[in-house]
Amino acid sequence: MVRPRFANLAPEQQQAILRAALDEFATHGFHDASLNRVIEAAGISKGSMYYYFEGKEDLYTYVARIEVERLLAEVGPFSVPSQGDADAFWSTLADYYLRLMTALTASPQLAALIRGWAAASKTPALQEAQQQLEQGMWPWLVQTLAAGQRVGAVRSDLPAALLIAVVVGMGQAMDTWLVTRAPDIDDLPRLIGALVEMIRGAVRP
Amino acid sequence: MVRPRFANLAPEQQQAILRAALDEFATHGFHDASLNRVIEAAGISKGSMYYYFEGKEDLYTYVARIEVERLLAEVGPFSVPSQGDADAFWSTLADYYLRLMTALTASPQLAALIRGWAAASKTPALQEAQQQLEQGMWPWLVQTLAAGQRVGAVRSDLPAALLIAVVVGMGQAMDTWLVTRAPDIDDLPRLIGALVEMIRGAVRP
DNA sequence: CTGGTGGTTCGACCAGTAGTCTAGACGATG
DNA sequence: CATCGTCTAGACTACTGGTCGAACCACCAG
Repeated sequence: MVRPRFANLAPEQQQAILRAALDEFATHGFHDASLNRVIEAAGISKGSMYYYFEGKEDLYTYVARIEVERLLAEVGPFSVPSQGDADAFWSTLADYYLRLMTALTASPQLAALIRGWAAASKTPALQEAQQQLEQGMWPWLVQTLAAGQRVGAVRSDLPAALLIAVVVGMGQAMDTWLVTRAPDIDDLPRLIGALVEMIRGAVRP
Repeated sequence: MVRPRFANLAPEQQQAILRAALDEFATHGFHDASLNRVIEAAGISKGSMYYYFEGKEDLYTYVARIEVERLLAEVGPFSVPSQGDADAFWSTLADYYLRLMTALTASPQLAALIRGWAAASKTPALQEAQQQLEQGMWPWLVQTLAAGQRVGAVRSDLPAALLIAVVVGMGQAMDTWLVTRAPDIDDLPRLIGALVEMIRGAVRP
């Protein structure tokens, strides 16, 4: 966990560290990023870095969390549609997905960070961080799944964990495909529509 | 590329190196594996290791390739069904998938290696290896996809690369779910059937 | 038997890594 | 002025993957 002292640091220093770390992690991923380079770029000493962060993993998860929160705040809240039919459920989801992806294509650095996260999170060194993130997202996922089942949009004959795992896997595959192809903004809605259609077909009752 | 001299090495030495490497990579993944530990466990010197392999990545991809080839040989060949209807296409696929997974659950070390591969392959250090592997699998994937489209089992209105990416993503998610849950052998057919059904629903025309 | 020669092995060494630790600078407070 | 907590600097440790030159050894020609 990031040490609370970090909040007391002068904001410009905080920004310098965060910017340096984001740069490094976005371009190199977790493993190939060098903490020494971050320290140098941020213009601080090793002692200071370890005074504010527990280590490389801590810095990485902190930066990732901050950036994701920024993205989510920018995209706006998502409310699970508790009523309506299956079509309404899926169009709500597609709408949110579209908003997310448009925001993401606008900030390629964050996209790279997230892609790197998806690649590195399964590695032993980051399992704790991965679990932590999953715990944070889990209620949202379960809730959305339950809502989908309630309106008859999602099958109920398989374990929820399996359904979620598969859908998340599909989402990751789609994201990397989208982000590496970098399609036109105008094409995005059509593409996203097709992608949500695929998810819908996969989990249809 | 593994140096050709390796083939001339005494078989027991080859085995010692391969076994040590498989052990290390399966338990630690690529990044957290230590080449020094492999060298020690294999009972050779650093110079010899680098005499036979170009480096860590080379050893890793070699071990992975050997083990995957062993698995595929054990599972037997897969022939794309060129005729028949969609049901036949999917049942052939489900059958092959089932054979693969039963073989995989029988050798957890190999399963761990493959899981580690999926996690580490997107990392910058392994992109070449990843591309190499993909190039090897690509014709097979494209062929199978085309066969599916020919019998009307797979939609044709989306880029082949996107369809393949999504299906591979689903497969990875399912594999890790299956392998971490380690379900009964008896339950496997039912589960695999459901999983293939999900894939079918996702890519249905 | 001598002296190469080429394939093979060894381990010291290099530049880099993440992380630890101690000495001290700075400022507030008694 | 003295002391105490906050903070910084950077030397240091134990490790990493990778390089390199020396030595070893079976072979063969003279």
